[in-house]
Amino acid sequence: MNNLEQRRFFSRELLIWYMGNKRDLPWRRHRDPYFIWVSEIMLQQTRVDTVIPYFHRFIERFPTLQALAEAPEEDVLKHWEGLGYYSRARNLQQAARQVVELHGGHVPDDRNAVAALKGVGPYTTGAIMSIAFNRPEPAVDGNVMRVLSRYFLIEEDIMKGSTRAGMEELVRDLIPEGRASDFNQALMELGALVCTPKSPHCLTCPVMEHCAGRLAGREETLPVKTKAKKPRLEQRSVALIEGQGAHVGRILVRQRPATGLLARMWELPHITSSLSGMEGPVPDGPAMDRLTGALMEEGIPVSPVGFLREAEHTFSHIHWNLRVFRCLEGKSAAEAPKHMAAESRAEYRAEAASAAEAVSGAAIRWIDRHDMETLAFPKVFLDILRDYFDSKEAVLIESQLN
DNA sequence: AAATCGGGGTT
DNA sequence: AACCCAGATTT
Repeated sequence: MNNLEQRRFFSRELLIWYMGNKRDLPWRRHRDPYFIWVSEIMLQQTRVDTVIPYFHRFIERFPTLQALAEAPEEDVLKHWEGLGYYSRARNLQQAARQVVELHGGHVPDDRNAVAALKGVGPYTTGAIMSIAFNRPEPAVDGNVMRVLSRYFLIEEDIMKGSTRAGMEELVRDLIPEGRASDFNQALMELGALVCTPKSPHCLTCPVMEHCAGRLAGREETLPVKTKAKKPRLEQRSVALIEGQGAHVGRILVRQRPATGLLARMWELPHITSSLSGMEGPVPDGPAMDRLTGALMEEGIPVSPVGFLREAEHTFSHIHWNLRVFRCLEGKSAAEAPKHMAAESRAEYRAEAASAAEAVSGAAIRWIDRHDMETLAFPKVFLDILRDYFDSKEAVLIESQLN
């Protein structure tokens, strides 16, 4: 069997296998390029099972490209909450607005026009062009590189751009005439269901017979890929600030900057707490003092109560170890001058409390459980806030029973 | 080319 | 704990 025959066999058998084995996925039930596009953005670095519920909710809330373009950004972020890589959501909406402005609200059937959209790179360009418009463009993702590296015994490092470029040319050659949509999805489907990263299911593979990697006994060692670096550790002190006076029952949250990590997401205030030249966790006392000091500089006077809980959060490149400290809004009565009368101490507290709003401006809010439904939080803060409000509710119910 | 950007499932 | 997922953008 020569190389041409090996390629023809692959394309033919893979397509036949796909037509009999493809999964029934929400975005495969329509040919609306907008649905295909949304699904492809959500699926970047994200598994199918994770995406499905998000896809349903997103399409229900933003049924058309126009609806997405016109929506408040907060609303879009909220529907992305928990899915990660939030720039995807903001880029998707920007791109929807691009399409309204430049293409009359219709996803263009044009490679270069699609590639020019925010958040649409080489893979997604090919995916939209082939799946939505059946154009013979490669859509090379991690699945495809794994499948091709094994079947064709390609030993180049798939982390290199040149390797992906080579695979794109290979795919162009493999796409059967008029079948780009099914063929590209077939490649990814095989990678997801059969040609898996570990212990691939070669015995049920439709192209095992001529898989060069398998024939060489290399299916477990391909693809070749440089190892990812371990995420660096960061210790952080987090303030869970309970409102006083007008803010009773509420917690202070702040919005992150428009760029960088978790851009424009809401969070509990926190600071880096690792001290230079010190290994291991910082003791509660010093950590809490630094936290209240930092908050005071932001115009948010608080009085610390004590350690509440720990939380972990892992990003691609950072691992957060969070230590949450319970605080009360405003300077405590204990910190008010001792000689003050009771009324004066109350006034002192109220003054300190209002300072928080005056200085910090629009980037902070006092929220209750209900407000969590409109602001988008990273998973770790979502968990902390939910646990807190749950426990408060439990205490309240218990006290009512007694 | 390398770093930055989440979160979760599998092994 | 390591790996990796229907990657794109910035440096």
